[in-house]
Amino acid sequence: MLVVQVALPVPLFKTFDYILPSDLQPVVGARVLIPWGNHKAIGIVTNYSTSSELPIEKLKIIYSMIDNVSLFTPSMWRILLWASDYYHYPIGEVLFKTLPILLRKGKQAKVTTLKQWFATDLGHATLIKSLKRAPKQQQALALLKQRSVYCHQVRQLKVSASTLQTLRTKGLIDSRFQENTPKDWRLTFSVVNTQLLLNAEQISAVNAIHSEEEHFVAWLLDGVTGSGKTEVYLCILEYILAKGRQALVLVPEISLTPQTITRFQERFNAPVDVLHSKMNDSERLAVWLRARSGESAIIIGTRSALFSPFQWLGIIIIDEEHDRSYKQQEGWRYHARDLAVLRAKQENIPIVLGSATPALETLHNVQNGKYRQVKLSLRAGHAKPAEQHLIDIKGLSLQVGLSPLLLKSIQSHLTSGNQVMLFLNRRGYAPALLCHECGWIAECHRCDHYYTFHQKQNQLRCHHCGQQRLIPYQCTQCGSTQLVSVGIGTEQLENDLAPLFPNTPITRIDRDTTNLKGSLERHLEDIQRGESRILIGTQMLAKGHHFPNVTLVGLLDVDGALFSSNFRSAEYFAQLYTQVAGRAGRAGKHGEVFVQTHHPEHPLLKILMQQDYEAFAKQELLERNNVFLPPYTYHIVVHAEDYDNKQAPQFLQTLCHQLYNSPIKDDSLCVLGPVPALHAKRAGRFHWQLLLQHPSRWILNKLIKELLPLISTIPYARKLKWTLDVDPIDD
DNA sequence: AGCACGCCGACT
DNA sequence: GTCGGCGTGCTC
Repeated sequence: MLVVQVALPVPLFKTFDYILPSDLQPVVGARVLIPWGNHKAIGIVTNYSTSSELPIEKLKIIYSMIDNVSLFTPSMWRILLWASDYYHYPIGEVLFKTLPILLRKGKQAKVTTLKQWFATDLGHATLIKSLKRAPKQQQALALLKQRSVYCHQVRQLKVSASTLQTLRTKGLIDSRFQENTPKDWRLTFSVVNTQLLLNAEQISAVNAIHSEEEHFVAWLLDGVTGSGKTEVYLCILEYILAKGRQALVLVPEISLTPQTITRFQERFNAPVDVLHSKMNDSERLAVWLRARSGESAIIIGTRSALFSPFQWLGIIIIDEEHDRSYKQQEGWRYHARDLAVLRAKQENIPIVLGSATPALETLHNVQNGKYRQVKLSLRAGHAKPAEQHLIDIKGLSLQVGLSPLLLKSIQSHLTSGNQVMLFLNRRGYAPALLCHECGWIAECHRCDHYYTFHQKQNQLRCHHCGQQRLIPYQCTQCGSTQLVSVGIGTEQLENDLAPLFPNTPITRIDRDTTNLKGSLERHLEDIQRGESRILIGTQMLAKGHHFPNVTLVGLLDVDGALFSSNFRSAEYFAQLYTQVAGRAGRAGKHGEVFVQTHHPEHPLLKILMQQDYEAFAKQELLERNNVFLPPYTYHIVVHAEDYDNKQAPQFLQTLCHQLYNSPIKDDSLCVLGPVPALHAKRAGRFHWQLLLQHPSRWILNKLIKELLPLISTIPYARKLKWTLDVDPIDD
């Protein structure tokens, strides 16, 4: 008799033993239907043996096996077991989170037979013209006479369901279930478009990666903005696909635009499947199955696409590898880039990390020989790097937050027919509203944070908890009606810039103007067509978009980024700055970048502007090394939140004591806290954290592992919400 | 996590 | 007298 261990999607660090009926075969990685408490549940088999630590009579019996083969490839299985341990996240939750929702719910991992519409004999015999009073039906019948159409394709062919129903009642068409027999793209694979001419750098990058495509190598493709990284990806993919192998391409959410996708689709006559946030459950399952069967040649997707199963995975590409959206920020806080490198290693295939501004972790891995670097330093089309200006705004009188020099330059760039891009990392009209008579400031009491003033909606909004309220008529402290706004946000910038540049269309891109579905795309199109001349935006505007006519970029206020408590903010600012500066003057036009600051002497600004990102990164890595910060040490943050501002710090304090009593603890362990978290009060809850730092990730992992079972013995551990963040990126 | 059990207060 | 609040314990 066999006992199988089953993992369930519950926050428990263990598996459960069940008896396997003798007529069933145990399959590790397959789903099973089991009795769980007083109802049925779906679990995943993680192991089996002939005995159990529990008395046999206590074990329940498996109802059925849902799968007869594992849902996980051997390499993914190893990675997920490892990841459960490394991120200290329950194995059941990890396994289930990598599966499409329909599979979590128990749907068969098979392509269902697809319903298909076809023309009947009568339909084929009927002349199209006989339907001329019903143009829609005419159109539909004409189409079906040529070929049968699957139901899921109907919508995109702009044929309505009612039209089809009418034709069916007339006996001209009918539907049937048809087995979907995929074509093998390998048999017809070829390169569709003629390869663009690569420059020497691109060629040597492609050749380097191509020459080692049979085994694991982690490549950093370090290419300045506009140096043609995508073209390099495409050429490498060509080699991989030509060998009949599949590819996984990960991109940040923001760059998964139709343009990106078509660029891949048009290049190869092989199926390119996309995984993005707007897809429904059955579409996701379909892509999952197509990847697994080998029907897809390329999967492009965001973070979670990493978990797609592949029949013959040949390469992984991670675009904009420094992008923070690769780190899951809740629940299982995995880093998709790190797991992807692991996956490539397990599969023994190359992985390409592309970026103009690599993460310091990645550069560190280049320095210590784990990754290999290929550089692209030439900008396409002979574009010259932009001219950079640092504007000291100390004591200057500003107009809408703009210095006279910047205003003048904007005018001159507009006059020469170009576009101008202004960054202000604060949305809304103004970051605060205060009483002119007594100094009272409107504050969100759930978060202890100032409300942002949104003029157009006549609202105060808390950007931390999302709370909204109408603008108060009077000061709640002294009753004065003299409420004035302080500071400048993107909304105000847009408002006040309009009269300064009459007849100049302005587009603002921030979370407030792109909330509606498709509005970001619409705005971007306006900009592309040149209908908008001044572009205002937050960081959203910085990422991944190509605007050839932008010749002036202005960063209106960078001081916030220079003086942040987060040790990574310098890195993030350097990345933003470099990306933004790279946007100016891409089409061979002369570009200018203006940075406004009160601290022009700041070393970070100097090194960035006088040298480049690479120089900055080298300097910053030295600095991190000197003060024992990542990537030279490893961090784990224990986060806790409560309602009374007492239990969370107390809980963390207890953990802290237990850590100090641990026999594994050594002098290299550094514990910081408990300290209030970044936004200490959020939506009425108090957030605290404990930071653990150690030069060995192995020892850090062991310490936490020892600590975890002890946590359940802390009496109030259940009352508060606590989480672990391994390798946090915003500590 | 979800669910049941169990023990106390406020209601028709 | 009951309905229902959520604190505690358990899931093979």
